[in-house]
Amino acid sequence: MQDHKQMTKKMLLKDVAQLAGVSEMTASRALRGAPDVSKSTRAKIEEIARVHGYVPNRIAGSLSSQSVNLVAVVVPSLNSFVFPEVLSGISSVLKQSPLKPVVGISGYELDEEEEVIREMLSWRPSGVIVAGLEHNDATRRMLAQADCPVVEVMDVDGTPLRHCVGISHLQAGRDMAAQILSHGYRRIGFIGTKMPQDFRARKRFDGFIEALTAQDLSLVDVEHYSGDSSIATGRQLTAQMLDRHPDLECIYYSSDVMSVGGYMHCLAAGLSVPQDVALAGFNNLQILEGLPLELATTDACRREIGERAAEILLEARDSKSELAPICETLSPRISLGQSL
Amino acid sequence: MQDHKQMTKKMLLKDVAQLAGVSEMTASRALRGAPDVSKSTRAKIEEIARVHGYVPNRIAGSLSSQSVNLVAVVVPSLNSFVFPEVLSGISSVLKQSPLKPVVGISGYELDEEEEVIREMLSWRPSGVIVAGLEHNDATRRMLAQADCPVVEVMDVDGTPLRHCVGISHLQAGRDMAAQILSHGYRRIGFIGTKMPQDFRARKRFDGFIEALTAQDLSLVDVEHYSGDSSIATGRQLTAQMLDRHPDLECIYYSSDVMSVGGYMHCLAAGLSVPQDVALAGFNNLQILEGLPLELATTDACRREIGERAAEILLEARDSKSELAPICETLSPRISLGQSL
DNA sequence: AGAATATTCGTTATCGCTAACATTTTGTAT
DNA sequence: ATACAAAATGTTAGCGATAACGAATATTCT
Repeated sequence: MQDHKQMTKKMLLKDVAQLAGVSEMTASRALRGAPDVSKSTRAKIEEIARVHGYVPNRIAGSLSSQSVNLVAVVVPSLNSFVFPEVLSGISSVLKQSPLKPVVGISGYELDEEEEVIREMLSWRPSGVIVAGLEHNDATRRMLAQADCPVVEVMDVDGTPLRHCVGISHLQAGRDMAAQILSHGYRRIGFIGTKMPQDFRARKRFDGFIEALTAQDLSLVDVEHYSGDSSIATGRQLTAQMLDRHPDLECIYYSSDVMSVGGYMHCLAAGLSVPQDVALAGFNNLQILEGLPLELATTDACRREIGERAAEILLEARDSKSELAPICETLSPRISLGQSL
Repeated sequence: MQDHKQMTKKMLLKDVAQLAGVSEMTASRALRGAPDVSKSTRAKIEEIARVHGYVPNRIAGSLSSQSVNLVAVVVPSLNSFVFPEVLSGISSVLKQSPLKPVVGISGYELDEEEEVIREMLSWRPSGVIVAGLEHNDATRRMLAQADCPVVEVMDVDGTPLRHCVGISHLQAGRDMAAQILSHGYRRIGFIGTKMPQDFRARKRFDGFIEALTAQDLSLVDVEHYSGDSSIATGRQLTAQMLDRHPDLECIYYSSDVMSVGGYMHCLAAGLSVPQDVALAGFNNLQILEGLPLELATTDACRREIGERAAEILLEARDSKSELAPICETLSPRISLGQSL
């Protein structure tokens, strides 16, 4: 019985080479798929490595070659339903290269973000994709000094370090306000996350307000919650707000998860949407599909943002000289559904 | 003006040491928080590192110290709403240690899993947490040979490599069947993922069938879908199934996402739950909260599983000798809600 | 004060692999 | 065959940090 398990304690390249009767260098080349190795010796080396379960030590390899095929992706959260799709876009594009995404979670905290980015940069990734344009000074300095391309994603309202792909949340807020106003709603409420946490939600809020103000309108009621968005929270806050203002005509939420919660309240309370109250959310999350009623939302181009960010990294990789700054503003699409 | 951006191209430990007028070793110790460094020199070194934005090269550090403070976490998907919570449990426990989780996605494919695990092992992590007990031979061999603790999570129906934390999905299926039967339902349908993809869903299905068979019952209808679970899919398949069998009394879904879809169909079609049709899902996902009706489900202990898995890694880390095999079976709790 | 102990800092030797260059072998044209 | 280019393999020298031990300085005690 050939149990390579206990006997072969730690296979090193040197061991593979020895078993194959070649030098470490040749073994290294063969296993990396590098050229200049004859068909036969390559086959022999690969076979030996396979049989003995050799797993190359990329730490040593990367230190030596001064290159790491990893891309650091830093997002605020994985619970929010929004970033997995960005990630998915990134992965799909990186798949055509040797690069692999590695995810870090900043928890919507700039200092946590700093720590996460420092940690990731200490692994000398080939690129960084980070959500948002807002960072603390230390983070900004680190990213500026990092000798790898950095792409800030999701948002374009601000000053990118160099590359950036996203949408204007300010404009998204304005646009939804325009839609809501054009439908004749005047008594409008807003329900969103605690602002300091989520800069993009804040910008949508600001844009929204701005558009209302331009029409000499102001919000009838505003509610800010802290913690993750959830259907339950959306339902509860909607109930409270409608309780305070039974004559509210429309509510704009900072997230679809919340607007679904609002819709659930309406279902439970026997309110009809949009007759009794109109609803609009943001993100065009998958949970909107399949509801009895299509809720108004703005598609945040999440997947596309991920794809473009990854493509920029690949471009930077290919181009021998440093890539000129790229800032791409995607156009979010509003779906009116039947809730407005 | 002190722009450390372009001038200070690449700070190395050696540079920090030089600027501080100490040896590399002292600088290394200071920055790592190791003992044997005086208060004053430590402060000086830290200051210099901070000002110049020095980011240690962990590749070199890890190669030298032969230790990597990373834990590989391999899950099938991040879209399914289920793994982010496992991750969250892992993170919360690891936070009390220097270990950091790194996530890899296997996409419910064993060969993809092999590739992801090989990649992660090549970075010599301090531990591995992998979802499921089913792996291909190569993966099993790799994990067995890896010189770090490995914890298989989510599932306990099978043969763990060494450590494992999870629930019995077979039993979960049986238990839900028992509940459904005890409520008097006899004409029962099942809607679940394509089985080869998701072993745990398959086990629940098997357990469910087994319990029905024991009562001389069989499913009236079964529907298997491929691709991700979604509310839309749940709604659509439910509509189809109820169309085929208008007299169906109860549907068991392999996921809450799907059962919510089923409920949405009922809402849209004016069917009352559970009078017209009873519904039960699995996982106790957050999206269940806030619905007009509480749907029956089984809590899969996701967070707790993550926590325990991380704790086992920490135990293994602390214990000087190799940790004895641990297999923990958690007890999922059924919530009946009002849908049965 | 002088010796003994504790504290702080430095030197040397890797860690496992790969770039760059040197060398050998093979193939090919004359 | 001889010579020369091409292909295949080997040798040397790090990559940037840290472990382990040794040297130097500071502190304490009798």
